[in-house]
Amino acid sequence: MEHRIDRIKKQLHAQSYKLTPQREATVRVLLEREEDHLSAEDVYLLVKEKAPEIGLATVYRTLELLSELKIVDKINFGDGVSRYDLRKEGAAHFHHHLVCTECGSVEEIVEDLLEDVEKIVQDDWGFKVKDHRLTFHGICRQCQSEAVISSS
Amino acid sequence: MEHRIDRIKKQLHAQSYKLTPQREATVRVLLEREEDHLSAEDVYLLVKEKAPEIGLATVYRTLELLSELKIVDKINFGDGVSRYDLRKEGAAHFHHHLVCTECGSVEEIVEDLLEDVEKIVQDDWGFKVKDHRLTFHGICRQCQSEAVISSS
DNA sequence: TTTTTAAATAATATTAATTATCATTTATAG
DNA sequence: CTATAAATGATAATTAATATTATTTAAAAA
Repeated sequence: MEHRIDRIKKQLHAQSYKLTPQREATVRVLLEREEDHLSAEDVYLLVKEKAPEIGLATVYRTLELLSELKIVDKINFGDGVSRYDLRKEGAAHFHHHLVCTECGSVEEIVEDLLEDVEKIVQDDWGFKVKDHRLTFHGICRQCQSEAVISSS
Repeated sequence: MEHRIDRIKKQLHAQSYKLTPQREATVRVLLEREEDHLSAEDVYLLVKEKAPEIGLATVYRTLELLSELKIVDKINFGDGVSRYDLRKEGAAHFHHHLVCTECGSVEEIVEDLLEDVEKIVQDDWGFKVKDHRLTFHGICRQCQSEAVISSS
């Protein structure tokens, strides 16, 4: 944890930004809830627990900054809100998501899986890929097995 | 054009919805601007040109309805607005997008490309894929060649 | 054809997410 | 220690999207 905070601190300093107490509190929340996909409002409420004086605008500004530095990725699953997802340590690319349309759960896929596809896009379309967003919508394992039970 | 309107009419009727004049005007705009990625507001303004009495709420409702019937796909490129994209005729899946971070252009890829990946997701994660969203961010061919020219 | 019922619409109010403004605080450099 | 810039908190403003409601339109029943 401290190690990752330190890395992020350096990434900020490299662009002459500071890791203020508010920014650190925000980053800590993101680290603690790495498996989740929090909205700005979610983050705000969690940060408030440990730093009650923080303002909502600061959280938005911090998330925006972290997005620019590719420390977090901003993602949208089709409900009205943006969600913020910490990039995995050392990951070159954003990871993928499996959104269950039954229960709303979100699983993450860290494996690349897109190497071949990116090569095709690069070679056949002449498009230089810098980043991607891949989300699958469907039924998660859990909901599939429940469906079997309830129909039997 | 008329052929596709007819198909959509049938799809609506199959679910006992009607193709009202407002809905038809909206669909026509989507067909005419198939290459674009219009927001609800964009669609509203274009529909207003041919049917000035239409209300914004009706456009939203129509786009929502067309989404449910999988006639259009709702997509979000990270700016604050949802965009609506006609599904290609007979396409089982939503197509992919190449968003240029330089000029903002959006190219479409109709080829599937994800068959292998979906198989992996299905087999290794036990996730039953129903739909997907794949967007690449990067530099389009045009902007790449311009970059070469300007740096020489 | 009239009457009845339901679906769809237009206009507008409301909500909710995000951004902008601005005075104040904090940190940094001279 | 002052001067300058960066960051923050509070709140106003904006904007996309949804909800409400009275009205219109269309279909079904009598």
